[in-house]
Amino acid sequence: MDVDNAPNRLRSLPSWLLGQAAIEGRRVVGDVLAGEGLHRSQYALMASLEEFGPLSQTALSERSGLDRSDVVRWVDGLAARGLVQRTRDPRDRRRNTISITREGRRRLQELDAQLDRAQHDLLGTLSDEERKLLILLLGRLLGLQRQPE
Amino acid sequence: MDVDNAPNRLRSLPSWLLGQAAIEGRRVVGDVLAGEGLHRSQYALMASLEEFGPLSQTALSERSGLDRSDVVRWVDGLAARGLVQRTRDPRDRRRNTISITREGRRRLQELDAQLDRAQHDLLGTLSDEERKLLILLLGRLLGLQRQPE
DNA sequence: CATATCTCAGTAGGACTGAGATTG
DNA sequence: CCAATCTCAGTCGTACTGAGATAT
Repeated sequence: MDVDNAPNRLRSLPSWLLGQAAIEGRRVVGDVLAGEGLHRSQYALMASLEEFGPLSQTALSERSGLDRSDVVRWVDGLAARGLVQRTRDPRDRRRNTISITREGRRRLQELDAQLDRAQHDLLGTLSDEERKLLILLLGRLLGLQRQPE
Repeated sequence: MDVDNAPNRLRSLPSWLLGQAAIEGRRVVGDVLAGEGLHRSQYALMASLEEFGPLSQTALSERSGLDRSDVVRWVDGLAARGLVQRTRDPRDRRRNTISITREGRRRLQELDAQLDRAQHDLLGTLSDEERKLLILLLGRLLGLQRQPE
């Protein structure tokens, strides 16, 4: 869509601006990951596992923001490709323990670099200071306690 | 989702912050409009018609950012409730001319007031200056030429 | 005949729900 | 028996595609 064509009632709504910007963001990230045969949800899963260590699928759902049911599906794909490992928790055999593999960590690092470039593209015309400011304001809007490092 | 639980890899991605903020925005706006029996898309349509005057459905699609096919459906509902009018263009009978009715304008004004409050809620903890700044930065990110009035 | 517009049915991807199976 | 966990099938709202009908 050409945002310039939109009526002022929309263009002056913060929620609309956020929505349009989010569409762009989703697109650039989706493109990068699709190029690696992965999905945004799978990046979220791998990132959660790398940061918090092995997790049950329920915990993984809470950390990644994905639905419990989607965790099942996306983990299937990651496990099939050896990026994560799914094992029964011996202490509570209802649970799976999902952990990221060495290969998963490696891929994650590659993705980080690519995503970094994508974010840079997304923020396009903004100066470094403006980027920091935008991130700060969005964090405040979301009520994030601490700034992401 | 509780954004505080998310891994730093996500929390530091501008695209992720935008996505989460957009979800919030969509929710507050959707709630207001649902209370009036309307849909976000229908607000976009009415706003386009009020600002640009009567439009063909194709033009309405371009202005509102909706797919041509969705314009058909949402206009159906608006027309049935007397908020817009659909007439054949006598000069090119392939075209419909959609125009907003007096009643439509009235409802739009009511909605504006409610949406304004919703936006205020959305931006919650931000000061007036910060709100302006956020809007400015998002506009820049989207490459909007002029600031929305 | 080629093109433009509207309409409708259907598809695709994502978010979510409900219920069954297994274990505690 | 109740609760937690995982899994699967299916639903829901949204965005989009393809093709037919009508008109230029």
